Amino acid sequence: MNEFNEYFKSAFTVDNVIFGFDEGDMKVLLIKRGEEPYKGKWALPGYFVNPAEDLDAAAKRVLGELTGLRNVYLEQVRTFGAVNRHPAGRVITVAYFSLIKISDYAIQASSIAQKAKWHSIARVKDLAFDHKEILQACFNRLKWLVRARPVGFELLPPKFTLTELQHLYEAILETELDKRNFRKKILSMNLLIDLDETQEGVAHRPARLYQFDKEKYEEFLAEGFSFELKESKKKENPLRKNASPSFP
Amino acid sequence: MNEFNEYFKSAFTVDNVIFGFDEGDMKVLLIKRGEEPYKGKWALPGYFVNPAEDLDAAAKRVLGELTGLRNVYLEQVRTFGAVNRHPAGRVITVAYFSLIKISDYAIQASSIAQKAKWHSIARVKDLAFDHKEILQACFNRLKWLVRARPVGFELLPPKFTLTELQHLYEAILETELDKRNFRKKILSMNLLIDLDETQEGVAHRPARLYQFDKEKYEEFLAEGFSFELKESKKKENPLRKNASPSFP
DNA sequence: TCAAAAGTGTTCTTATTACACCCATGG
DNA sequence: CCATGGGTGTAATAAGAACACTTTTGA
Repeated sequence: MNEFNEYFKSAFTVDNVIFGFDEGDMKVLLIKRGEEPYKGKWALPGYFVNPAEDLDAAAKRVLGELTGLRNVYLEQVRTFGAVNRHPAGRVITVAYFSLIKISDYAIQASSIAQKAKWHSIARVKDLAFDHKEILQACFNRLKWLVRARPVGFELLPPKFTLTELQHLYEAILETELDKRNFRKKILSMNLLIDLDETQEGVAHRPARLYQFDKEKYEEFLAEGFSFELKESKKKENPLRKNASPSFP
Repeated sequence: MNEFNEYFKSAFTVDNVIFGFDEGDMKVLLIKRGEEPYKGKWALPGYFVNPAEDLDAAAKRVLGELTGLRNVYLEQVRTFGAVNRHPAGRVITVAYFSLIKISDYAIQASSIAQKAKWHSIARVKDLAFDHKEILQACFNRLKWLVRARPVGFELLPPKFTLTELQHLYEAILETELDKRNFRKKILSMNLLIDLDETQEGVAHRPARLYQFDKEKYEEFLAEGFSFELKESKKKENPLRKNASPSFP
């Protein structure tokens, strides 16, 4: 089959966009590159796929090697293949994304990663390669996902308050939601278990704590599901950019 | 940069899933391969990406070369990269899809395509490589798309009846819809222009003809949009497989 | 005059929106 | 006693679902 030889001179990588939520805003996990090209620059954790390795497996392995994150569920988003996106030759990259609870995982930089650190999405400046564009595409995907699946499950700690959950939705959708309508909707889904516990040590009325009902959540995933909630008109949010996240 | 040399030994292809609608069911454009591997087998129109060619451009070029289709809008769906999916070596493929009016285009097989022909999706058996899986993934994407965008525009001839439009939706969603509710919904969108013409030569009351209002359609795309309509309970459809198309 | 598909409205139910005040706690 | 965020209900509106008969044509 050597009539194809000229085509077998390219490479592909995987890049992972890992989202977390903390201190009221969305974070993304970045590494500081310790290897050329773009040595010293912040980048998405990604690397070459081995010759005999499936894409999904490669994404998992690379993520683990660079950041110490293991057992993370990764979903393919899109492939980026501009001709000159990599200085070493023709390299296309398959982007993966995931949502995790920041507190559940210890970040441990290694391999070509000098550092690995959570960054506020809003404050991410330029990144190595075309990683800024990849990050943006994955964030759009997340906006779509939050309307199609109860995403808090993946992002919040085991116990959380309804206000925390609402803040998460607001951070992802870049909008503000009406408190009462949000609670009515989310509680009517019966995905939350009221723990009959409350916050302690807060300088205001302590909030009830909830956890996700994993079984009901699985049911939902199985039968399809849609989360829709219009932003409230009461408080207009200057951060808001797009009324409806388009996919992809 | 020759520390990466071992990685630059793979190739990538693009595969196109072109959907059309005719005689009441969904079709996909396939080629009969005139080249090994899988010579003589039906396959999606796809081929290797050139070393200095963007992915999107490659998809367009390859589609044109194999089937004669030019000026088709293609959208990336997903990348397939199982290790042994191609016998010639490590080859991952980026899948693209499109919707076209069958009557608007002349199919002209050439290059490695012995033939190019529309096939009813329901009757597609096995295909070369992992193309059956790719087709299925793209059809799922189409199911999602039809709820997010008024898709008839791309698939129907310039003049069509409301019943034809309804049949299109039913074919994509693999369900049946209530006639009155469908008409109410689709007309309330104000995307259709009533041409004040009727069918001729049909052995029943002739239907009114409509065309899409291209300007309003662009507005809709710009501001986001959602088409939802539950299947009617009156007539249960045995073909129906999944209540809610999941994406991707 | 029959077969075949076109065309048309109403009622019921459910989901969404808008909106304002009192409550519990720590400092 | 004050500042802070927690918690709650209702009325008005809009959207969706169910459902059956009459009309127009060609054969």
